[in-house]
Amino acid sequence: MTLPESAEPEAAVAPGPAFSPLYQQIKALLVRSLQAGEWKPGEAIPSEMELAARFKVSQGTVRKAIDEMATENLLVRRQGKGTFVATHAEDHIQYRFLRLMPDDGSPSGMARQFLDCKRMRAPAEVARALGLKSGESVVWVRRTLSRNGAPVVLDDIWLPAAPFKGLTAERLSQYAGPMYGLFETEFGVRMIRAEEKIRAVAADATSATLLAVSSGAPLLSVERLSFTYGDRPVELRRGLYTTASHYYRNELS
Amino acid sequence: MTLPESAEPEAAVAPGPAFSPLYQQIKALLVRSLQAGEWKPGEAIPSEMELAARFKVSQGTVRKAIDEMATENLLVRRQGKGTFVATHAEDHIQYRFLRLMPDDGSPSGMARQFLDCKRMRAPAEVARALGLKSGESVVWVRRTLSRNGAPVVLDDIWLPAAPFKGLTAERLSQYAGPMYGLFETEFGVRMIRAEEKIRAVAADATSATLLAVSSGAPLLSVERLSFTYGDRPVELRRGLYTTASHYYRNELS
DNA sequence: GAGTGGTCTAGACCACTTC
DNA sequence: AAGTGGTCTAGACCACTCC
Repeated sequence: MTLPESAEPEAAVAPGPAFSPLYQQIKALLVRSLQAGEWKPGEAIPSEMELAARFKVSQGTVRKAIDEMATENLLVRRQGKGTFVATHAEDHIQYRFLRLMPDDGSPSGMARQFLDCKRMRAPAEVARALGLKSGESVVWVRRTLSRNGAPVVLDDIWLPAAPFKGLTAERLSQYAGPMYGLFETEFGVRMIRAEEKIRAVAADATSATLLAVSSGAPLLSVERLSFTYGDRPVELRRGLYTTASHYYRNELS
Repeated sequence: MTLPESAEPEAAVAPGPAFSPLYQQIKALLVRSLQAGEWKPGEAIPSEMELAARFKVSQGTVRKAIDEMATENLLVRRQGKGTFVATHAEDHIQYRFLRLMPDDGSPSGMARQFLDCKRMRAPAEVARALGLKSGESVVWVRRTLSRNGAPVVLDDIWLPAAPFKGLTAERLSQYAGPMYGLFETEFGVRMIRAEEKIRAVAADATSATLLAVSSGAPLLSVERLSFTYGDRPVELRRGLYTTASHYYRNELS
């Protein structure tokens, strides 16, 4: 069965009938609604019964679509209350993407300090990663995160200038909360997932100064490419982490 | 509803009725069967219909239990064939837990070389991590992984001596395949999940020699604690990775 | 064709939240 | 009490694999 709404363009060359279950089609429609901003981050989406009626399928089918979106962290279910659009802007979800933990328990808050924020032409490497044409404008941000007064993270961040028009150091400093929260509420750009490439590098002169370590000290280099809906890359971030009293935590399964 | 078989010991102090859905109880029973070795890694478990009959529940309930175990990588579903116990010993699943990727595409095979394998008393730190009594025996293994003749990984591995009785350098060298495959087939110990703590460190003299880098060169330190069924830790591994031509890949969501 | 997992439905009831 | 998500059932049919 195929929903009437879904065009389902059949590739002329790739022959496979590419059977797509109903719930996958529902899921695609829901993602499009999220992308279009029909429901904003933090808001509730319609109930399963309503969606089932809208799409003319059973509740179970809607359920399976939502289930997958919940495990992908696009939606959050709350029993008795409803299903909500995931967000980076909630107090208890701070730093959803930051895996750096202090050696001594508490993953408490970190102090943000913005060092620079400039509009510039995208370096070739950045343009490639973000899928921009060579020479297009990007916004470059440099900032540090400190714990107990000591700098721990030095981030260089590149964002395509177009969707982030109006991003200034001032604006960044005023916003209390994670950057991804600001991106959501001020620019309507939601980070869905990210890929990281991690290396050990030696601190160069400027990094060493900014992180208060000696030149040549080993640092964790974390290169992160973040994606919005539709797997469009919208942020390249290169973090340098000091790992003397912190570690990057990962779970394998 | 509660399955008659499940004892469900009620904590005297913690009062909550702790409602447990049927499918969770089924899941717990299936995990116990895996733990007991009723079905070995790579083998098929009974069909959903058979299990439904055995547990006197509907197929859908068994399905949901299996679904969760599949997303936890305990089981693998193959449409038309059956549901199989996950394993580290399959050719195409090589290095399930190794996230190190070469800069130039192909994650091809690596050459293993075992440098040492000794029985010793557990250092305090190791004992603590593995939940052993101070002074209990462990097996210590040191090995390297090389790509294209160049060493890339130096691993120090500590295993509780009891379950790994008879593990020798000889035995390790002869086995073609990942260590976790050998652990499964030879010692019946299956690694289910792992936690890693990642840091950047400077190479000390011996590491530098073994990895053919200069002393003080930055290396990625990956401390991995691996768990079997029931969240029992059974391996502590400290890897040093050279990241000049490789990177540690991670996905965030 | 028989057996397996995968999808979809319709309906009942449960647990949680809010009013 | 009403509305939400969460569980469970029973049955039909589909897609894939193997014989």
